[in-house]
Amino acid sequence: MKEKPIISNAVIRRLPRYRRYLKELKKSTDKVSSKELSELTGYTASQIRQDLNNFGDFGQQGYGYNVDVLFEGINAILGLGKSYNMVMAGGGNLGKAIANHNYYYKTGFIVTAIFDKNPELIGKKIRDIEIYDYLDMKDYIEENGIDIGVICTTKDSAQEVADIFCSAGVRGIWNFAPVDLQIPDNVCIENVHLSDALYSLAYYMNNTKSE
Amino acid sequence: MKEKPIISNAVIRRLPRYRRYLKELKKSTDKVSSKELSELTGYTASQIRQDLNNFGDFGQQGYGYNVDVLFEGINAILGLGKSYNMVMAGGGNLGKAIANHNYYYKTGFIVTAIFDKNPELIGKKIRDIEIYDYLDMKDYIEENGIDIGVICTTKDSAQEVADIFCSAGVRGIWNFAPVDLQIPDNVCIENVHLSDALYSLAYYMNNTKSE
DNA sequence: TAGATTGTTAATCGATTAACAATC
DNA sequence: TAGATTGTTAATCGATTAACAATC
Repeated sequence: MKEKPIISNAVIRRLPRYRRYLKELKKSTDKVSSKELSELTGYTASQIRQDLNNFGDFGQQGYGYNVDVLFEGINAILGLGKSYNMVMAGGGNLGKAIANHNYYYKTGFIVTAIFDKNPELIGKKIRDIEIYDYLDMKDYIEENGIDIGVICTTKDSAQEVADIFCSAGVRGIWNFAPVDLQIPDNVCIENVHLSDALYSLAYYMNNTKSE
Repeated sequence: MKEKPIISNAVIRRLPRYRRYLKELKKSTDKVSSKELSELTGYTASQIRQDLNNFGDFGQQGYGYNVDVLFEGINAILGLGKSYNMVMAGGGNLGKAIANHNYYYKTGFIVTAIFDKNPELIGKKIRDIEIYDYLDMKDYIEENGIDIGVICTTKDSAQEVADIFCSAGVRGIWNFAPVDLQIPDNVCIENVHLSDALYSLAYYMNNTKSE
């Protein structure tokens, strides 16, 4: 196997942000310089050039970057060409919102089924997505080649759900429960710890320089 | 004014995580060492001691840290003693979920009102929180001393909402819209860019070492 | 006292920024 | 060609880790 250079996490986190600005830029222009991107994103021009250079030959000296090429390039790096099948564990409020929140459907992330333990929810639908019995989740994942599992349960059920996800073969987990989960090395995880974010916000509200 | 040492953002982001583990530990033990915390959190013991030392005298040599003292200490640092009044702009799916998601109510973050432009939503309730006309938002914030504004609108309305929030005097913004917002220096912002997180996850799913 | 574990300094590592040669 | 802007190396900065003296 070819040795790919290891790209730091910090770089990867910036890519979706570049992507957002490029998507806007596409509407009005063909080219963009690192300096212009710097003014938009707030990153230094130097950092932007460093970041993009990790992936090869996007720019052209004396010209800048072609917006379309760069946008599509970042899509390809992130893996946004293909589509991803997702299932969700937990059809309560949070699950409902995430399943309804159609923003990322456009980029190919599709929730195909929701699973819950609550008999009152089983059989109902969120959008056109059916809520099934939690006991059938593992089989469903195996039979339908699910790529990503979304955890919208309470923190007490989250590890159990993660275990089922992993043993059934998902490759990624999007976790909204406020716990850190134990998962095997070959499964990727992205945590959205909402209350952690709120607590950091509180800190900064109480510790701003202006006084 | 006394010069407080500037604590790096990386440290602040780890505090809520320490807090979560300490909350669990409180149930079973009085004391914890940096080594034990390291095993739980995955941070190195050295880093934990460095982090905690930013804030003074939590530990005791030869003993470790008192779990209660440390837990309360971190609460105090984050500013979790007091309560925070919040309003939400956007009573759609995402807003509904966040308003329903009661996890952070316990720590004093209380949504007191929701505002929307949609006449079909105005007058309805989410939980016991009423949805009001968006036009009344500014007055409400000013009259009720609101601390935090939550943005659950589409990306196209988000900047407008942020402007109203800031001019009405909120001190913090919790933004769920997929845009970066312009805000004055004295207002703090915490962005939850859900799709950005999903795109990073996709990257790692396509670029894991195991192949 | 001996053992344990912090507080804190010093060393290392990694990420960001600056600078400039390459080149379109 | 002259001007612009990247690609890329070197310098700087900051964060993490290691080490150990202080001390409970």
